[in-house]
Amino acid sequence: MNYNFAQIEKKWQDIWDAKNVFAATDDYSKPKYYALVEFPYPSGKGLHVGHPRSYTALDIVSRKRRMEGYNVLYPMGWDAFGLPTENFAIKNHIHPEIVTRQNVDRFKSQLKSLGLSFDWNREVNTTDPNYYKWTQWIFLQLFKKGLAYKKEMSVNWCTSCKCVLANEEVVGGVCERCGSEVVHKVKSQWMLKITAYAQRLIDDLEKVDYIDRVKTSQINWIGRSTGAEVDFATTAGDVLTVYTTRPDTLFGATYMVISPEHPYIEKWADRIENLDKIKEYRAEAAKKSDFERTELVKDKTGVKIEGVMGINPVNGKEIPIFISDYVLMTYGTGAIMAVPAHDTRDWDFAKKFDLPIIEVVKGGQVEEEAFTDCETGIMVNSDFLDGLTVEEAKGKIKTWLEEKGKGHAKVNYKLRDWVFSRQRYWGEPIPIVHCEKCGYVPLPESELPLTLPEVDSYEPTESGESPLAKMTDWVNTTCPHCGGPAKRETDTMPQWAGSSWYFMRYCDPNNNDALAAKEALDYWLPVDWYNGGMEHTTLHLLYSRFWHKFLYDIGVVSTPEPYAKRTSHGMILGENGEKMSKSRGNVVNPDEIVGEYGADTMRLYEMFIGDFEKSAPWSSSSIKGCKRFLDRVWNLQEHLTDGEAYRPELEIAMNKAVKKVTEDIEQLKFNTAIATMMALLNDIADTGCVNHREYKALLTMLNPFAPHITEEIWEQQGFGGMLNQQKWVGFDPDKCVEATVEIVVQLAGKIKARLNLPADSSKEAVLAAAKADSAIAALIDGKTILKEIYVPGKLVNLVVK
RNA sequence: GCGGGAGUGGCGGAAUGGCAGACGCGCUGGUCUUAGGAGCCAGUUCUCCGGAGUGUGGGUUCAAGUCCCAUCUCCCGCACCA
Repeated sequence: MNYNFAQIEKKWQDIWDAKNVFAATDDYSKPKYYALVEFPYPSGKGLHVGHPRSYTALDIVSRKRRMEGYNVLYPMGWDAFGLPTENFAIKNHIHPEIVTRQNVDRFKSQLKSLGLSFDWNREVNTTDPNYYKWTQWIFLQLFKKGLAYKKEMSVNWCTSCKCVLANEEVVGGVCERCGSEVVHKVKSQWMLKITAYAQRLIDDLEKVDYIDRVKTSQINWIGRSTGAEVDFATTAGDVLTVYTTRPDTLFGATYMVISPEHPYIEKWADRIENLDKIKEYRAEAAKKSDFERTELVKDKTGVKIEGVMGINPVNGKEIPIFISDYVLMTYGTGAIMAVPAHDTRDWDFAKKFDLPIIEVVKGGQVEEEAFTDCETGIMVNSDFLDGLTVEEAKGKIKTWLEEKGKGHAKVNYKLRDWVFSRQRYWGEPIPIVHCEKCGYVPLPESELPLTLPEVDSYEPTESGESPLAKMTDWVNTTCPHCGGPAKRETDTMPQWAGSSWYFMRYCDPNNNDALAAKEALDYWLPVDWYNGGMEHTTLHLLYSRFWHKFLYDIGVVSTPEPYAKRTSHGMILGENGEKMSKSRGNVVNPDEIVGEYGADTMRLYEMFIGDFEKSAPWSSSSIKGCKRFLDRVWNLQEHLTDGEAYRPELEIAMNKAVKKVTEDIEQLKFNTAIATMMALLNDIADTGCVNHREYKALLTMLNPFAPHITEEIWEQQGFGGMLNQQKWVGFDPDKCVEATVEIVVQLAGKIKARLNLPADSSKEAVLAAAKADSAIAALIDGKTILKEIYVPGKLVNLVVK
């Protein structure tokens, strides 16, 4: 008989809601557990089947923790500022706030239909003024500490829409919406100095338990490199400083390159004989889109600067200086020394412009290609460095540079400061006013939140300013400092802002005096287990760690790191193995799955689909197996017998299963935990019945995975109380081993026989039994045993000659 | 190009260096049935029945899907970072 999942699931969701059973308490004397999943962006498309994979996983952990006696915080909220909502609002002339509310309602009812044990009392929404008040407050603290500043920055500009685009809106070098060309335009932008935290963001990864691939991508993203800044004198009489990771190759530097945006072009204007050509190249480079730049990676371009030469500090040789767009103004000093013999890009450039290539590390064929893989090589053609290893030369040259005052060791990071402005409506207003007299002045904290004004149109202006710029009543204000006329900042914050601290707000979501009470933060933080997608392992994770560290520095939080443990789930792909998308027509709608099979089956299937950390294709037939399993668990009710202890024939199977499920949940091995329960059910079914004790244990283990059906059975059988409030099942380690074990007997690694022996047999007894086995005896007859390997409880391997 | 991950039955996937293919799907046969796209039972890597099998080629080991070296393919992220 099939069970009526629709009715049962609704019933229990209502009961849990009414009784508030999953609320975290403010009793700070209890042991706490903070489980966190990334709060979703409530898009108009509704929940994706990928969302519940993460949510169910930590729901299982949370439910288990509650059964283990922890005060569990498992919250949910909405990362609701953002472009799709704004674009939808523009297109349909609906206020983004209304769009957001509709989307949130839909998402919330979808999540509720899955029976996730979120504490809905602590729901947060980044677009709520009571929330973004504190996002703005954090920004003000950053500003006060000099970590927020304004800077001229190149931004993406759609030539057709005439507006600024976020990087995410630029797809393949063209505008995501209209498909026209995107170019760079310089605008003044708010920046956050995340680079000041670069080293700590690397170092403190040692303090946390993140899966390795997450740590690795964080480290790679920050991109630390060690080298030296070297001062090259020029014939213009000034000094051009370059950054290099290979100061040891200085004797091989045969030319220099500066970025097209380098300020020295202005400085040298009078001396440059081909200034027109240089300026023309610079204009071309500025016009190039990112797309073109990357397309042309292989084909180096550039112009030689006529009239100024660089002087190599190690040998006094004059070398030419070029401008080329392969040198970026945003990294290092915007200028490089080129060593074509040992750098592929320099080599390509040197070949094209017919520049000398001087080998300084032995071992390559530098006329054929750049010899870059030379860290173990020996220096040549390098005067006082000759004969040294690369490693030794690096040390010696750094000392030499410092002694001569021509340079110093230097660490650089690929990480750039965070561009924090968006010329958009649907984001947190930046709480700064600009006064002619006083400059950028922070809004007094008492004036927070600075709420978004009503506007008629959400579209960016022709000049690329935020739609807020059109609201002159709002823009024109008085300076909080001098009282004179001033203008409000019209840019808003990026979507990353609200999500950089949301886990703090959950600790105390309704606080009006602080982002959260100190004792609440001290009790709940750090987050004990944070799970989310790999797509957020660089930006979101880095940004929120940065903010947390800053708040730690100013005493708001008491831990240097926000998340003690970070794991990541794989994507759920469409049935054809491709990423789910409307255009591919392979989208699975979670509502339909819940409607057809129920939430418990859906949850179970998403956990059973494969290795939690890897991506897996959806299968509309495999899910039936999970439904069948639950049906069989339900039907076990018809075969229930008395008995408050495991029956002897099931004792070991029960204990082993409990142990396995208990351990697997902690290791993200939900798929094998479920397989274990399925196998256990098969064992129970083989006996023709189930007793109370066995059934209770099975239901308790299964409850975090399939909370509704198990709760219903528990109630129908009158097992007492609510199942979710029972104690987690224990196991007896001594009862996890069978009395007899099958020992495999191998001859030189090939299986030749199997023996059933008591588990406590001695090595001698097992070996004797193996040799006595008729098949083995025949095979080893007349041969010498060279080696006997015995793996307790598993196998015997005999090596004979 | 750089970084990360993965290659195991028809499919999703299991396997602290120790019995490869747990568990599930699908399929085959049986049973029950007016009926079965329900339930239950049995079987299901290939095989010339000796064996052979974890992308390919080497190696270490008593023993390799697992460790080492080389190589191929696929997926994801970054993309001239000096």
